[in-house]
Amino acid sequence: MSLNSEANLSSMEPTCVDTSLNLNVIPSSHIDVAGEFLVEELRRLNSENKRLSETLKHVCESYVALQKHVSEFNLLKNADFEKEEKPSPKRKVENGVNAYAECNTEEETFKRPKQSTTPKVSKVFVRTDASDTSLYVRDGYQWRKYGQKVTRDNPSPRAYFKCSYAPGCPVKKKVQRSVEDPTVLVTTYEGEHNHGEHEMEISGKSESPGGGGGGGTGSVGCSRSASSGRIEALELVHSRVVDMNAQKSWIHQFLVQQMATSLTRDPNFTAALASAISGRILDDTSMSKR
DNA sequence: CGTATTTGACCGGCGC
DNA sequence: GCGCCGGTCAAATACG
Repeated sequence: MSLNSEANLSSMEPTCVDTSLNLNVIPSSHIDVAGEFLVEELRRLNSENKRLSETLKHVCESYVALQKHVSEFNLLKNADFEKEEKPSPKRKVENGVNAYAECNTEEETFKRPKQSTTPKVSKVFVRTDASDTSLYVRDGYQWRKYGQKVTRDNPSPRAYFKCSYAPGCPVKKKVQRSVEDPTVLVTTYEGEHNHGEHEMEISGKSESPGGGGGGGTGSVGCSRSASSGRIEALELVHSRVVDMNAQKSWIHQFLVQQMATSLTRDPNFTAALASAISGRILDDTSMSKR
């Protein structure tokens, strides 16, 4: 879940994976003539490993710095949209727009210039399971779906919900999958609930498709009421942190796999390892005999 | 049978 | 004025 991943952030924060291997496993004593070659080979691999570790460390640092810059840039962009109060209802410029950047904008706020009181709009990004194709986001409120539409800029359908907990609650939400990452559900909330947050249901029964049956979607729920843009920005950053952590974890696994694969595929290494182990066993047996 | 979801039709805003 | 598009309505359908 997203909250846990935030807690793991501190442990993940050391930007780079420690890929260095302690290859000095053979004591310098008890080396015969054949072993010298192995030691030489191990030294060579060790130095190469150190060099690669340095390179990887540098790449990781650059990556994290770049991510930081992107986050700061998007936060600034968000702040700029809040400052702009002129209602300029303009249709979106489609195609080639970064999904995240597009979701930062608050254009929906300005699409209804007739309304004297513009409803508060907020967006929440929810990462779901790749196999989960539903558009149901469990956020603690009870929603009634009243429409679904395929929009021009996104092949995945957009679902429209109304808050059904209180009869007069004006809050609506739209749920649509991100263009770039279909596992991310972009939820847009409009308006404010006229009932308290204590009414948020606990059983997790709401928002299940098919006539209020059980279930749920298995998606990550970010419960919140529609509120300030600052919280939106935090949500946005939070979702990105989750993404970054996932990426780091993936990189970690990938590197470990790559190392294991490359080492096991190297006939020199496997031969050296086998002889080193057998040599060590022979040493131990000869030592115990004395 | 009651309630929620689905989905095609309709409406209104906007650009050309 | 016309067509496109997003948003909403409501009849049909599904489900418990």
